[in-house]
Amino acid sequence: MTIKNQSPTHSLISEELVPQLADLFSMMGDTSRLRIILCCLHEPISVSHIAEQLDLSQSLVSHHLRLLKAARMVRAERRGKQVFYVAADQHVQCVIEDMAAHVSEPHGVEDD
Amino acid sequence: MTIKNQSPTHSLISEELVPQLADLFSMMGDTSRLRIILCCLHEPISVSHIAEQLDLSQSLVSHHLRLLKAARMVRAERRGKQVFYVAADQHVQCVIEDMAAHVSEPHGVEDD
DNA sequence: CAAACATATGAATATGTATTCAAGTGTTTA
DNA sequence: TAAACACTTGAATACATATTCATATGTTTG
Repeated sequence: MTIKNQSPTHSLISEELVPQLADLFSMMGDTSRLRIILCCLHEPISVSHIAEQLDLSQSLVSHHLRLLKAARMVRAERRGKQVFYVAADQHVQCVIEDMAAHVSEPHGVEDD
Repeated sequence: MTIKNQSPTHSLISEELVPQLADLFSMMGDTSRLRIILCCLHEPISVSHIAEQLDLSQSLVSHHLRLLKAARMVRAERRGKQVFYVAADQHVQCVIEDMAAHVSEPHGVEDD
């Protein structure tokens, strides 16, 4: 999804969506949570595996996953004792990649 | 930018980018700031115009714009007494639209 | 059923941050 | 230059929230 047409005053994003969008963005606004999301992007991964891979406490990972699940950004699936989490859909990945593109955008010479 | 290929363990997003990305996402994670960004998306707009349009105090808008400018999400341009702000590049718009697509994604029947 | 394992949860704390208010800087104009 | 206008900035406050620790829930296996 790249650039679209534009409406008169500002955007095609309806005002009612703003709180939902903000909630989702703030989910990704924490480094621990963003890393957790990245872990879940491509394939289901267990809580303990995430914790180990990111060197975070299991408790912390679980707390974050609860938020991410409530925000419908990840989906949980139980397999025996373990619970595997995976990203809910591909849009999250698109969002992250677009933002990465923004980061690597050449920034002109500004005077801060 | 849509979906890309995927690397073995998790993503093609390098670990060093995570803090930068998280900072940008948390910029968009506040409703006031997200609304301000939307105001600046398509054309330069003055601080007072934003404040009026969103019914926020000029001071608050200015505080937020300072953060957004520091994060290189908007660019400032002085025109006489007024200062006009505009989104730095198109990626921000893409990010928002991708996220809006996520919101409107049909969510299966889950048991929270 | 008891023990071991994996995850979830609640309370407590510490840190961050959105907002307001008052005052400051910069720009035009009378 | 003084006054009016547009914006910025700093301090203060109130509120949110990331993390930890201890404990609880759920699941398999002996």
